[in-house]
This record gives sequence, structure tokens and C-alpha cells, in this order.
Amino acid sequence: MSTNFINKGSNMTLREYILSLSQFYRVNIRAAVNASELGLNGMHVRCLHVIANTPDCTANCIVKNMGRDKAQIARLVKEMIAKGWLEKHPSSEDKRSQILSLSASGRQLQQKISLLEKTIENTILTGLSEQDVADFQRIAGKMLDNLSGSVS
Amino acid sequence: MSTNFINKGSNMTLREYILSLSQFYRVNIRAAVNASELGLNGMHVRCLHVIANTPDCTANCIVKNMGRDKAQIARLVKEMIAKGWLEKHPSSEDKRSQILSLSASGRQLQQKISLLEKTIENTILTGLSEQDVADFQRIAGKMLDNLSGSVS
DNA sequence: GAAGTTGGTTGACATCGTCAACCTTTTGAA
DNA sequence: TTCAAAAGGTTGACGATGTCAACCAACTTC
Repeated sequence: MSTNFINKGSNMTLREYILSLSQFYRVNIRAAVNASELGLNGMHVRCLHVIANTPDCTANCIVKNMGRDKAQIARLVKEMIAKGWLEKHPSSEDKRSQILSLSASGRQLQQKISLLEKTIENTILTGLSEQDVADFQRIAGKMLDNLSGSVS
Repeated sequence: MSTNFINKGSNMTLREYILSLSQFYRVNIRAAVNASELGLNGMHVRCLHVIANTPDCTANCIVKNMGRDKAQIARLVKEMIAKGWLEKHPSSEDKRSQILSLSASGRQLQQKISLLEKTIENTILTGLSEQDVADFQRIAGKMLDNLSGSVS
């Protein structure tokens, strides 16, 4: 236990790096999004991401991607449609499903979010070389493979 | 936007690596803790960590470390004291504060958690060299410094 | 010494998450 | 081909979690 006692800089555990990095990232993006007064919360942002990046996106795609309960996603999607950010169209593949896409205003939102994220990414990358970034991605990718049981 | 379209392996964005890694970590540790039937939720685990690693730990230390509301922490601490995991003693520095520490059963819990975390860490590290790990820590540390405004 | 700030407690309520029930559609086994 | 099981999505109900406010005692600052 005493080896974890000193919580400063280079004696942080791997766990702490992983969790701190994401926490700080989230704190920064939340502050940026709130400061932009876009009226978005974290779930909105994540959902916009999934839909923007998933061809023929259904509610079930979002459920799987975000690892969330289908009830929650149904409500989220319903809210975002009501706000005019999303549109839905019948799926030709499956009558139970609707294909979700970003509306024009949803796309504008997504672009604003991307700019904010790019700003934070630039902050994160300050002082790091391209090799550092490539190494980080390679190592983090391996870690992810390991954590997801190499099924990724 | 289309450069973020392909979400497979080496074309993931930095954001995605950071958030995915922590999400998978959390999914894994939650499953392990639940499987161990310790009766702990995520906040319990985090609180045990903070107290185990903070000399003369007060509620306020936990608030600052976890970035949470003092009302929430007060309730959490009260609950954990009621469960017998924590003990409190008057602070000699400040009569408003109590010094929190792990009880014997709290320490047992913390040790069980550490074992689970070590198991997951070993999973994460499979196939990575010591140099990889050192690089990851160096790079992640730099990223954290960048994100926390170099005040860390 | 007085005013302002801080540590902690509790009330009240908002927000978020989960489970269940349900209906329609699809899938796959017999 | 038929039908039971599974799946996609919706909504009800309620539990879990988080936030803001009010308050009091203790501490700090001027």
C-alpha cells in the first residue's frame, strides 16, 4: 500500500493515469461545452458522436456503442429528436427500427463540438512528439485489446 | 468528420482512446468487485482509495480529490462509517473536521480491491514491454500536466 | 472584535439509470 | 412451413445519484 501512497507525478499507478486522464478530459470538455451554451449534456454529446460516425445508425447501435440501457437511449433519442437535432427514417432492413441521422442543426452542433474537442486535443498534445502520440495510440490500443478480451 | 468515420483500431482518435480505456477499465473493475460480492459501489471504492492514500484525511480532502459535492461526500462517508468500513477521530488542527481512516474491515476491503485491480492491471499489461509502460506513463503524465494547466 | 470564509450536516428536489412489461417484427429450430 | 423464442423499441415505475440551499460552528482576515 505504501507504494501507492505518494500520489505525485511519476509514482502514479497505471489505474490512476487511466482514470485521471479521462476525468480531466471530461472536466475540460464539459466546461467547454457549457461555456459555449449549446444546451448539451454529456449524453447528448456522446450520442451525436455515435450517430455522426455510424452508417445507418439505429437506437440499438447507440445502445451497443455506449453500453447503455435501451430505455435510456430511447428517451435520449426521443429528447434529441424533439430538440430538432436528430431525424429518423424507417429502416428498409427491419421494420422495428428507425434510421437516425443528424439534422442540419444537429450537424452544426456536432461541428461545434468537434472544434472544442480539437482545441482540447491540441492542449493535450502540447510538448509531445509525433512519435509520442503514435506510441500512446499503439500502447493504448494494445491495452484496449487486452481489456476487451481481444475481441475488439 | 469522415476521418473519424472508421472507428476500428489504429484510426481511433485520441479522445476515443482516452475515454474507451477508462470505460473498459471501469467495466472490468465493476464486474470484478460485483463478482466478489463485497457490497461496494464505485463511489465506495474511490473513497476507500482516497482515505487509504491520504494522511490525515478529512471529508474535505475527499471532496477535493474526487471533485464531488460536499453533501454527497458527507452522505457517502456517513454510510461507510455505518457499514463499519471507516472510523473517524477529532482533528487536532481544526475542530470542524474529523480525521477519517479505514477500520480493520475497511482495510480488508481495500486489500481485496487492490488484488482485483492488480489482476486487471496484469491483463492490461499483457504483451507490453517495460519500455512501453514507462512510455505510456511518461506520455500520459505529460497529457495530464497539459490538461490540468501545468499546476499539477 | 467583527465580518467573511470554510468544513460539515441535512433538507429538498432534479437528474440519471435500471428493470419490467408490452407490442411488433424477425429469427431460427423443428 | 409453422411457431416459439429472440430482438428492437416504447413507456411506466422506481431506485440511485447528484446538486443546490440553508444552517451552524469554527476558522481566518482585516
